[in-house]
Formats: sequence, structure tokens, C-alpha cells
Amino acid sequence: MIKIVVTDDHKLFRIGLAELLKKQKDFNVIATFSDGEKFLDFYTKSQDFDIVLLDINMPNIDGIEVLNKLRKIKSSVKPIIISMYDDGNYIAKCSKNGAYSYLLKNTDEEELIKAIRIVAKGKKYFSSLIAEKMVNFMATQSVSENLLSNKETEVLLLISKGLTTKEIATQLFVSTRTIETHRANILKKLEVKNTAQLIKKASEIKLI
Amino acid sequence: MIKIVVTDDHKLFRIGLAELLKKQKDFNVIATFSDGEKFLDFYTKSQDFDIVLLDINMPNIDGIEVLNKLRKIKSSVKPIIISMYDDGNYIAKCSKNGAYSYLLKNTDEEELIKAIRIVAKGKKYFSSLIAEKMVNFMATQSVSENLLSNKETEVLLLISKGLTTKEIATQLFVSTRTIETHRANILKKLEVKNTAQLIKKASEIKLI
DNA sequence: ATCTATATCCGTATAAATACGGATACAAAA
DNA sequence: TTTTGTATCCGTATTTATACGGATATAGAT
Repeated sequence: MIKIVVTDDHKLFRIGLAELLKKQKDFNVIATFSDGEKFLDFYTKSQDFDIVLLDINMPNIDGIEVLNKLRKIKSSVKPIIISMYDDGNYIAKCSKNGAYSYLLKNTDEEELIKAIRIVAKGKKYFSSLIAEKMVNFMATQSVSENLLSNKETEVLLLISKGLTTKEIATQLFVSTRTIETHRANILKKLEVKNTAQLIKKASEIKLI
Repeated sequence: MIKIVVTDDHKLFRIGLAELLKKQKDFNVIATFSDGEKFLDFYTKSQDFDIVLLDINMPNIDGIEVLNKLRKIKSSVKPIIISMYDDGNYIAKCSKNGAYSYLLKNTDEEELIKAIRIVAKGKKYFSSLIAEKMVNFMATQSVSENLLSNKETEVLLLISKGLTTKEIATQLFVSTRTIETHRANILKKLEVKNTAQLIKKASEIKLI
């Protein structure tokens, strides 16, 4: 029996997905969550499952952060990313952070089930399309991955959500000057001169 | 028996949704399609269904265009929009173009089923949250085909290129106050509060 | 053991954006 | 014809962002 947890902020999607998976006799969807934070809360209480299906774009704690945390604590739970974006940067990032598979939201049922069975056995599964995107990306611009520090990425995300420097500072429990410095460094690294260009560039290279 | 067609470009979503709906004895999901064009192709051959669940953002022909076409030919098929965006403009536009309901992708199963049953009887269904967003939007803005005026679009493009208000004013041979007013109006129309959110939203809804 | 990157903090100053007001001219739509 | 939307302009005030300068502590890499 393969025990599965689903985490996606779109309720209709995650319960639909759970419904799909339930059709497999040896699959057991034990819980679903609307964001990474709720999932991690659950995880601290119970690690009795094999696979977590994770969306990338979620409120509070996103899929990539979840991957990170699971990797850091050397969790035995195997994460599978289900994203709507077939972007090389995303794929590479997820793979690097310990994802066992990367599926698109428009893959079909058979591939999803196949991926889950493969991952449950401890093997990784990346379709040829996804693997190709990842390789292409890493060949050309592996630099962009560690362009920004973790903290800078965190700040960038909050900027993109429309928070002001002051609001970000409050939320991260640091002074506004610290955030201002982060902003300045982010602008410098992305070679832009203001917020508008920053957000545009960041979405172009799928940093947000 | 309520006959339903599902149209959404994310296969996992639409088959998951179909699976959910199949649990209702009196629901019959007769077909699913990946975009508006494929759905309309099918529609020309068969109109033997009651409800179509439509995503907005789809390749080729999007949900709003489908609404338009169905309305123009006075189709008896009742369209329900299922979108990830709770945007006032989207909601108002869909309502204006004949949607019987507007649901978010994170509504729950019960509400989806309730909406379908209500719509099947020929009534419209908009949750209080959605109705409120629509009313708020319509109170302040008129629902135009083009959300932004030509001038506003021009200004938005220059903002996204990183020009400051002063630079834009110089380039367009008008005063900075004029550009400031345009900026304020753009923010209002897109329901955002600052440049960061503006650029993010504008790229999300493909305005830039 | 030393160097480097990161994360944190501070001061001073200016530029820019946002939030309130309000107004006029013109063209298009109702 | 009246109303509505667009484009233009203005004042005042506050809040944010950006640009300089410089500093310390720590962890990781060489």
C-alpha cells in the first residue's frame, strides 16, 4: 500500500486528484493540505506516508521550500512536484532540492500513476520532455540558480506580493534597513534599477 | 440526469474534476476538452448536454471567448466558469458574457455540486464573496472590452520597462501629473496597490 | 587560518510613488 | 442632448524607494 499526501492550494484540484488516486487499489491518500505550512505542521506529527505530491506556487510556504526542509532533515518521504510550468529553472531547482519527480498539471492519469509507482520504489522519474528542459537549462544558465541568496529570494517573493519594505521587515523580524539593503543587492544582481524592472525580470526568468 | 462537459487545459485537473462529478448519481460527464476551440468543435456536432465547466485561461480560444460565442448563438447550454483568479474584472466580464456561475479553483466539492444543481435548473449562482467582488468592481469601473485605455496601456508598457513617471512624461510630452493620474487609474483598474503588484498582475494577465 | 559571502544594522539625503483633493476639453455613446 | 469616458492639468502631504556612505558577526570555503 502506497500512502500519499496531496498539497495544493486549489481545493478542487487536490480533491479531484485524491479522487483519481483512490481508484488505484494500492494507493491510499491519507491527507490533503492547502499549503506547505499546513503540510509541514502535519509532517511534524506524522511521517507515516511514502509520497507527497506538491504544487510549487502556494501561499505561506511554497513547494520548493518544502523540498528544502525535507531534504535538510533527511526525510524518507519522497516528494513529487506537480506544477503548471514546464520551465527549465523550476525543474532544475526542484530536482536539485530533492524532488523525485516533476510532473505537469496536464500530464495524464497513466503517467501520474506510473510516476508514483516508480517513486514509491525509491527511484526517480522524469519524463524525457522534462529531463530535456532541465538539461538545456543547466547547460546554458546554471548561474541563475544561485544568483540570489535564500534571504534575497524570500524578500523578492514578498516584494512581488506587493508588500512594502516596512511590511517585509515586520514579517521577517528585522529592521527596514536590512530589507533595504536586500532590495539594493537584488536590484544589483538582476541588473535592474527599480521595482518595476525587477518584477518584470524576475517573472521573465521565473524567479517568482 | 445532468449532462456535463469539462473544458480546462490542465489534464490532471479536468479528469480529477470529472472523477469528482462522477460520484454524483445524477451527474454525467459526457466529455472533456483541453481548450475552447476543441470544445466549440464538439459543440457544433452535439448540443446534447446541459452544462459546460470552463476555465478562463486556455490556449487557442479562452473561456471568455467561448462564453461570447455561446451567447451570440443563443445556446441553451449553461456555462460555469472555474477560474483561479478572484478578479473583479474577470468576474464581471464573465457574468456579462452569460456565465451562469463563477467558481474559484479553491472552492470545495459541496459548493461546486450545489452550483451545478442550481445552474441546471436555469438559475444563476454566485457566492457572496464573488458577488461582492463583482459589485465592488462594477460600482467603480465599467466593464469594458479593453480594461485599460490606449493611453493607459502605453503608460503601463513604459512603467514595465523601468521608466520613472518623469521619464514617461518627458517621452510622451505631457506633465508628470498626467502620468501620475494614469498610474493611479491603472492601479485602480487592476485592483493592485503598488508598482510591484501591478507588474506582477500585468504579466499574469498578459497585459505586458 | 584566512578569505568570502551572507545577513544584519545604521545615517543622511534625495527621488519617486501614492493618497487625498479638485478641474477642463473633447469625443463618443446613450 | 445629456451623460460618460478619456486625456489632460494642478496642489499638498505622506510614504516608499533609491543612493550614497560605512560597520559587525558568522558560517563556509580555500
